[in-house]
Amino acid sequence: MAMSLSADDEDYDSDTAEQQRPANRPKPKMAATATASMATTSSTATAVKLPSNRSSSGARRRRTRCRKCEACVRTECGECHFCKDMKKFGGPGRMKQSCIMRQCIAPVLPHTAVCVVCGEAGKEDTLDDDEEKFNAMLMECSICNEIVHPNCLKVKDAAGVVNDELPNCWECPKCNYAGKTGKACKQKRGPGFKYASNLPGSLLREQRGGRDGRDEAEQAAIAAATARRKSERDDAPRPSPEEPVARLPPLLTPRDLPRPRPDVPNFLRKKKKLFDDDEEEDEASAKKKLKRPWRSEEPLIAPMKMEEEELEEEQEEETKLSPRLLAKKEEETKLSPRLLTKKEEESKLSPRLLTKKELSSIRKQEEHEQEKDEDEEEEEEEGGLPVPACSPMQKSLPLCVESDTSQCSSPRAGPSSEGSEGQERVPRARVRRPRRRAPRRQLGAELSKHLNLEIRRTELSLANENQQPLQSEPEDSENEEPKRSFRNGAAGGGAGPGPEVGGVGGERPHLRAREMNGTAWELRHFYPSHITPLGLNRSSPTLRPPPTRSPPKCVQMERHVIRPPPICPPPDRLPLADGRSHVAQRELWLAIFSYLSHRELCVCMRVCRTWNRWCCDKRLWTRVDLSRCKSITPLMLSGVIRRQPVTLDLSWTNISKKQLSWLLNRLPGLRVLLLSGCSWVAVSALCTSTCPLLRTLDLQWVEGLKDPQIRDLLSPPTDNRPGQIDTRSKLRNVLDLCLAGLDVTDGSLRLIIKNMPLLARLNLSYCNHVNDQSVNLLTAAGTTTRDSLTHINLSVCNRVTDQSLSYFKRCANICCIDLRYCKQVSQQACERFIAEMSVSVSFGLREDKLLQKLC
DNA sequence: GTTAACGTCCAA
DNA sequence: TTGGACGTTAAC
Repeated sequence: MAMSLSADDEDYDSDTAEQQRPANRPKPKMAATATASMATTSSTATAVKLPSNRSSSGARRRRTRCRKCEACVRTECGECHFCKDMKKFGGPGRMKQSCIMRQCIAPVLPHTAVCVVCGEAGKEDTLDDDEEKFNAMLMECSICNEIVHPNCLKVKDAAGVVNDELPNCWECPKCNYAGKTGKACKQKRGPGFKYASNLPGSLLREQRGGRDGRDEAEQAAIAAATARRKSERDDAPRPSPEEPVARLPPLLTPRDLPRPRPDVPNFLRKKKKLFDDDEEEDEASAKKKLKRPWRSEEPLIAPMKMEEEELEEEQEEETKLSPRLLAKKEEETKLSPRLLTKKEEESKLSPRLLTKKELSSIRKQEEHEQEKDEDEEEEEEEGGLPVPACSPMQKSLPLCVESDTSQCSSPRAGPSSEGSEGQERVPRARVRRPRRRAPRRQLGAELSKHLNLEIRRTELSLANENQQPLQSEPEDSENEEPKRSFRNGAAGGGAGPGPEVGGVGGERPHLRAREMNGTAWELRHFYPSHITPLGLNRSSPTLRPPPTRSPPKCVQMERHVIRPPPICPPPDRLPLADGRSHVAQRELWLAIFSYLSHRELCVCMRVCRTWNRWCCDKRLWTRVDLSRCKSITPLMLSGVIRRQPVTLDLSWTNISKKQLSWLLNRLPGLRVLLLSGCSWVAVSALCTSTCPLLRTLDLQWVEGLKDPQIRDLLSPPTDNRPGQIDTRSKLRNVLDLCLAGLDVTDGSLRLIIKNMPLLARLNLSYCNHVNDQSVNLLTAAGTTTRDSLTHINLSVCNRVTDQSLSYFKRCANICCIDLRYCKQVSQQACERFIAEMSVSVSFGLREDKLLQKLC
């Protein structure tokens, strides 16, 4: 198998695993193994050698719903893949999976879980003090799966690495000290998180990556960062300087934590290989990432990406903003050489994470620790690392400290995206990797040079590759005038033009298009790029982005669940460095933020976690515009989900079907969807996704969208459940439909009439198959469109004649009829229409053949 | 005992 | 590599 065991694993397998389990399935039943492992405490010895979670010492306790989080309290959507499988929704019930909208954010240990040492359950409820609480709660190791009270651990001088993204989850001191974080850490977020394997920032993907040796650096870095955060918050068991060396695990010595035991060839080989692999892998993956064509487009959404990065970055820096916390940290580090080392390692190795203040602080610490071997090594590593200045915002606004101490630390909509392919993470991932497994003394100096070199090389490569300026997000926001003038209709993609419709400024494209009478394809492909079809919504490229890029491999949807936004509401006030709260409440800040552009919001998100969360408020992001982004990256997707926009513009992107489907299933409040210029393959995601609130749908110039595809789009769900047959189209609530530039015929119109009873605005411009008969259909007695239509755009429909105008007289509510550049429609006929309608309604000509009701 | 669904295997 | 299937666990 492709994801077969690595050489390491083979070593292991040949060595010890045979008694542990058969090759694939842990067929000794879970219950049995669980019981066995629960009953034994002698797993330590084997745990050290275990390469993966699967075969680790403790059989995992299955986690269960917390029953409290937003997801848990939701009802089933009834629409997702898994709901449809459920018997209650008429499915066969084979898949037995939870509704994707109900994936628990914080799966908890089952009630029956007990400490492997003392056999008792969690006792934190009986205690008040945070530290005591922590020591009395059950913690499950994501590596060896053992569940223990930290208090019950014998090795008390070791700090566990707490995973604060999952309740009661850590890397226990044993595993942590054994250096098993990376490759062995199959689950960075611990057990309980499944699916999402290929989501932006997907866990499973990272896990797999971890198993394969990929992303280890990121995993380790995140784990370490998480641990640090948590240890600061929870006062997790800290190493104490007076703890005797003898209490360390047998393979460890205080000076050289992960030093392999020389008399264990396999083990040695394995660790060494891990290290070597890491290096090679890092280099290889960095190169690979550089080569991925779609990655080069990422700067197009720099702000959104920035935000994702900044969250991490801010998490690193958050406490450092507070002198008090800094002092505390220094104190801690004096007490704990190991902790210091780890922190230093992380921070020193990451050029982006250091401010001058931090640097000086670290240097101060170094002076205290100079005589320690570890630090000598660190100094070598630090040498020559660039220390970029922090952003002006960061410098000028160091007012808030981390405030979010809840479990759900990440405000992201989904799983942490540290595994996502942000370009800038390449060097970061490299530098942040704690190299616990490395034979440090031997390799430290050389490695640090190599790393520095590599960092620079990588960054240089990235800079060269990405010619685009970093911040070139399409300028859009509610606060800004959209660049494109085509925003006819209620929300942008619709049919009803005002006279402003074609107004791109300067020459109207109609003038050039006047003589055009080609097919949609011809129109699509042979229009000069500056004359957009109808001049409507393309100020830049007319052609679709080259479809050569496949969507990011990691975005495979269906069963991949992105966890909903955190349960904990964002803090209401900004915590200040002195421990007090800022006087202004969140709502006030949001009011201020509402004056900012999206780009500016992204800058604000760098300030601190609180601002990061506030700035993601969906009220500030009602419209998200990714149009013309050549590739839609996982980061973008997760950014969109996090913001839950009402309007989403994906026009002229190469979004894939899976990406779109994934998005749609997670944007239940989406009302406006702009997909002009996308491919039908992508748009077909609408066939299987539900957007119950969708009101505006822009499908103009969608490649490959013809009658059969319209039928697919409008057809009701095919998997009707017995007794719950819904013959209504999923697009039945659409009010505003834009089909400009498509080869649709009367067949499609019939379906539209039948399935879109609320349709008020219809744009059929550049539809060369539309003729008088089409108008007759739309306005025939008994049709819903006859009464519902208010705006119709038939501009550049050359088969429409004067006859159509007489049909429009039937429409009770028609307000706007755009017949501009219809060759066979005469000005006289328009004037006659106005005269005849004047008995009941006043119409006027806003432009040649553009009839509009006068108020 | 029933129901929900987690975690894993394995065919495609 | 992915998605379907299902054994098994956890809650009730």
